[in-house]
Amino acid sequence: MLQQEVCFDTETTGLDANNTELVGLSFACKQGEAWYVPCPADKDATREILSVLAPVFARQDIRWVGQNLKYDMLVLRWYGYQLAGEVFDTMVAHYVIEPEGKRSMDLLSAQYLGYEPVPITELIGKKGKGQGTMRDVEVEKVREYAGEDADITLQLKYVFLPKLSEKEVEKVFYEVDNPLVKVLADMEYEGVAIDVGFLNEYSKELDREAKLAENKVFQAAGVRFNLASPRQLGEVLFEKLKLDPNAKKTKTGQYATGEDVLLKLAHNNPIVEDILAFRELTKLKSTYVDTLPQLINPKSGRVHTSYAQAVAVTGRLASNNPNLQNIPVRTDRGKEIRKAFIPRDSNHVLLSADYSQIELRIVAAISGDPNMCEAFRQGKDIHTATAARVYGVPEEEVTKEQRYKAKSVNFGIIYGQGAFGLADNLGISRSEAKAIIDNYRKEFAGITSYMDDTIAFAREKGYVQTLMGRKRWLRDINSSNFTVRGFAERNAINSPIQGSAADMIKMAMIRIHREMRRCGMKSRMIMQVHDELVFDVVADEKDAMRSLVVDNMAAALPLPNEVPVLAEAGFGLNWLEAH
DNA sequence: ATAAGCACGC
DNA sequence: GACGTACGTGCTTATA
Repeated sequence: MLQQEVCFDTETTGLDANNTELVGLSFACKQGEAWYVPCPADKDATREILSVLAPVFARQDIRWVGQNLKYDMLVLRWYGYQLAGEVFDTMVAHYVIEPEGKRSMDLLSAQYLGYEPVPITELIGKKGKGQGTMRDVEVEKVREYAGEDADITLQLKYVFLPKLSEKEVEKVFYEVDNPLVKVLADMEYEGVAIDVGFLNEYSKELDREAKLAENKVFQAAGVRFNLASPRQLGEVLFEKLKLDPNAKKTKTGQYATGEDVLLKLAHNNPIVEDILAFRELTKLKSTYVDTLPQLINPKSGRVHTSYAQAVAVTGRLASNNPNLQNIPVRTDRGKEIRKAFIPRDSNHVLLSADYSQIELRIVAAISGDPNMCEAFRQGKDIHTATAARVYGVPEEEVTKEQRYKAKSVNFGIIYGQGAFGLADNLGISRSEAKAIIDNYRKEFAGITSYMDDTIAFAREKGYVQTLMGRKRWLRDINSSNFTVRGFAERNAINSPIQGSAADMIKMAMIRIHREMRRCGMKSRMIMQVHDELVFDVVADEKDAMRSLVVDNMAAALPLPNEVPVLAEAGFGLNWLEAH
């Protein structure tokens, strides 16, 4: 069947795809030519127009080209339409070609086509109070603008095609990021239900506790001031109370008052505890508890995050409005917030499935270190196995302390941490930290040589890459500046690890999405948190979904050296229970 | 509006 | 002796 290719763009009244109105659609099928379909403010009239286009949207043999198609797909979705065919997203193509670059349409056009399009601000004004919407612009002008966008996007595709090939990033584009676009659009459309009543109650509790903590700080300090201001706090702690004659300052000259600084000064001073409690309580309240309810979409009653697919240079997704990838989990007070993430109705439960130690498994697999690979093959607790080797004791005799330190070293490896950082992190001497690291490098010589080899590779080729061939170019890797080069070297080590993990879960998402459709599941994938997937599961699909998810996560991207990949899953009536 | 400092996640 | 752990988002304060 001959594939027809159509470039497609929507004009809307806003930027939030889940809460915007169509102003028009533009289409381009060959370069230099475009069509514009205006849509009236009347929703029913717009639906009439879309119903005429419906047979086109439903065609399996059309490939839709667009810049950030997820946005346009979401807009259509809220009007009841889905694109059945494949997609080619130019923004995502540019992301794999140049992960660090900016990629607004106007910039891409100027850079790759040598053409500067009319900026949108020319039509709707500069952003701020006075900015209008596309709805207010004469249709002739919108037609011109929209048609140009569709045409430019189609032309960009033909500039990017040879670049995907030259840069050897076709595999990651066609097998990972491009097919992920539709999966993310579906996830964002579904959203997640929030227990507002619970959050409102919790907000009051946090407020009471924050005020208590604040007053205790004022009592101890002998002054009232704005405790939320790090600058004022620093002056009180270090000038009025003189808690540390050697207080560290930030680069702008004000006192540093971060958590680690406060914990190190005056170990026994109760004011520190109250300051940190105040910080935790107000952070939870303002960032999560009071904000999430405001982001509930009135049409669905759920929150719809937006996954940024072309932002994180390593290949990870990012999440915003709201960010669902930094919901607290560490402290008891923080965990409470996860209770507010609930199934859509009483016939659903949440399923959470996460990869076990995925980044360390990837380190083992791509370094081929025999000891670490073997530990994973034997299903050992990796931090205990590490401690046993580093401290030269049998695994049964590893103490909690030793395991804790080994765990810290394992994480340090992933980030390229040195002896100073480890010492600082663990509160041990630099010499002890150095001894631990020296032992580690000896016992896991494969990892040591992987790090050396990766940096050497980067120096020679100018880039590093993931298991799926996602690349990160490191222009500073040969810098003569110690600091600048050091950053590039840590990126060289971390990017293939973090990026390969991102490749793996993205491939899992694509497989799971496909299998769920094939089986006609009514359950839905709703969240991704780097190594975790969350699903809204219909009660009678629980067993099928658990195995579908866990099996496809484990099999998505087999690792070298027979390092096994494990995913674990749990159900719950809220996210905390399921996790 | 923008930067700084801080804190949340993986 | 430098420098000192990767990738993100978003809050409040403080200044322009």
